[in-house]
Amino acid sequence: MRIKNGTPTLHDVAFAANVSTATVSRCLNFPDKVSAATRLKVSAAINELGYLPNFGAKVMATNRTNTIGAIIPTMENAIFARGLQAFQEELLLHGFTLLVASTSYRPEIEQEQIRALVARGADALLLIGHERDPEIYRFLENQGVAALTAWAYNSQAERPSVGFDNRAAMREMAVKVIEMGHRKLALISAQRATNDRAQARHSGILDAMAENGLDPNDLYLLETTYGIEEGAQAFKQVMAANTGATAVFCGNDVLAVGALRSARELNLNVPKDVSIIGFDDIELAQVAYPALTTVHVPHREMGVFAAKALANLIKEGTALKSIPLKTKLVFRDTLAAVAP
Amino acid sequence: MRIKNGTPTLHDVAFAANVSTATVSRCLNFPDKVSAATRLKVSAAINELGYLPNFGAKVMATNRTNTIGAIIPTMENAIFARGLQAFQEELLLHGFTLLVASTSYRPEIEQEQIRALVARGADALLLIGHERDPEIYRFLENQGVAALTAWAYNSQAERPSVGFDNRAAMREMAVKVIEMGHRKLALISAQRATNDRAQARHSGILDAMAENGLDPNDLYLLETTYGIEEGAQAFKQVMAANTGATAVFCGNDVLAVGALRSARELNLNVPKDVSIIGFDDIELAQVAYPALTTVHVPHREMGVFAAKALANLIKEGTALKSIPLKTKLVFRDTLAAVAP
DNA sequence: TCATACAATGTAAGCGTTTACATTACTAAA
DNA sequence: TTTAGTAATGTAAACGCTTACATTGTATGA
Repeated sequence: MRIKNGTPTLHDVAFAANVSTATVSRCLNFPDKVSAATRLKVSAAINELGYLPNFGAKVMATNRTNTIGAIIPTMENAIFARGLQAFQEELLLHGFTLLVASTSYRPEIEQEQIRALVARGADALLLIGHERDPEIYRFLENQGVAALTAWAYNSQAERPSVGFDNRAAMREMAVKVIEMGHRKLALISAQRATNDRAQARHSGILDAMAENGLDPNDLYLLETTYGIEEGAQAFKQVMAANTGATAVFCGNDVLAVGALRSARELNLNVPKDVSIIGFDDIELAQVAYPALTTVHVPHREMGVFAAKALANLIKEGTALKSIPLKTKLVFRDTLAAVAP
Repeated sequence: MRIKNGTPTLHDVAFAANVSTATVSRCLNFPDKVSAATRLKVSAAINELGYLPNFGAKVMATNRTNTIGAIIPTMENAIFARGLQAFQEELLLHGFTLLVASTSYRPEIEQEQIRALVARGADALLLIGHERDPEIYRFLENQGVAALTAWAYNSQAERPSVGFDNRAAMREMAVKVIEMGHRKLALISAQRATNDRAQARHSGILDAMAENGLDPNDLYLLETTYGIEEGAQAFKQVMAANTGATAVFCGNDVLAVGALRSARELNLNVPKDVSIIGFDDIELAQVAYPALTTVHVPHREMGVFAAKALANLIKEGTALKSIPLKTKLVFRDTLAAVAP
């Protein structure tokens, strides 16, 4: 052999080490199934030739890529970037590589990306949020690709997820806010139609209001896109609407930081004139001035747990099960009791 | 055929459409090489069977994964997250998928990751910064995997890169700072030994000082790890060292934001008592209070250009060439003339 | 009508692994 | 010394696609 000029193959190594290809393969994949002597010969040959297993051939033979795909709205939002970072780190520990795609919060694109990652051989997928066309779940099932949902936990959801209860978390915060005397509230939300987390957070506020006998009409709701600029604009609209809102909830910290900026521009004192509440607790929240009161989301844990669950599924066949994680209210400087 | 129970193959489609496998393959890859009639028959069969090309087989046959790997320090830093996002979006337009690995700024890990992504079949790689063990470049060459460097442009670097001149950018900022009367400077830097961007930024300050007849000893240098906390600590050390520094440069915005926090804790007025300068211009910089004076880095452009260059290389064979991008000084509220 | 060129399709040989099964080499018990 | 049992290795058949080359079909011009 060794006629070919290109990169060395298993055959070349086998020839050089004077063993069969099967032995070389075993050396690589099950070293303890091979005698120490051959192991030595083989690894010498591998080093000498600079052999690297051919990825395609391996995939073809094993039907495994050892790759896991993640499809997130965008890495521009620190909450996803950090979760993804943790996910990747943990994946690495288990010998998996991360394939990334993003959707810009657009469901059609998500479908496309799911198909793309499956076509690229992802062994399993990490998705954000539960809600999506059932057809795509059928597709995944057919292809035998497991999917785990993150960033949302919902006890009655039938699909496995690792995350937190957006609704309960927001409710908890809203209860506090109402306790502090706020009666007229506002919410700057993401588009709820295509974002089940946004939906849940909205519901959480409504829950708290109902518990406290507030009229749901006392919540002024505004939907926009995530972004500092968008948050700033929305806040101005909220103030212009003159609903008398004394506390403005924001769907995430990015929006809240924009709101904060607008408040300053409008010469409103936060939190004296108006309270602003974020969600996520990314770095932005602690750096903002005044520092943002927000809901801390366990992004790293989510990433780590998700990676563990998926790795165990693929390697050991351990079935996925939902893992609820805890959020925590973080009280900083943008929430105060309403002036008497 | 159609004996197998598993997922349908090209053969199954060919059988169902009553054509040869070659025709089906052509239908998928070169639709215009096939008559309209057969194209119809074939796509009907494909839909009916729910056929999806087998990734491994395709890779094996073409020796292409249509996957591009990126190895970055960490997605936790918004500058990389955003660049990566742009990179991924552009890659998608060209039909490539993104494989991500991170190094936590550790060169050994980077090597390992480079090997991992090549082993996972990346058609090409995006790396950060020029400096690395020549052996790894040899490895890439042997494997026939092209690598493009981002986040650093260096006219005399022999390897292609898309990025900006860290040294010139920092020099430009330092010139301004010195013009404003600052004589005693400090720099909170990343570890220069393993980070050529940090090195370059340091050199840039030195350049400006030399041009203005300042003694390089008037730059108090401190190395630390990137992080808000680390920046805060470092700033305290700088102040404790009592060097009389009136302007503190920071290796990036994250450090600068930490410094800002410490300044507040030390009851120092920024910029009256001390000026603080960042680098990168991530969201944090505009949200910080006072808003950070910093160097704006074209992160999105870098991602987009890098993706284009790599895609063209793989699809058309267009050789990579270096693309210098421009930075811009952003003067906000943390830099002022030194008090007379 | 026939020859020619070109378009459309088919045939079958790879691509480089893994792994079930077969074979051989050893070890230990009788 | 024989034999059974196990450990180590070898043989060769998949895995599902692409593509060079061969073949057939169809249109064009003389």
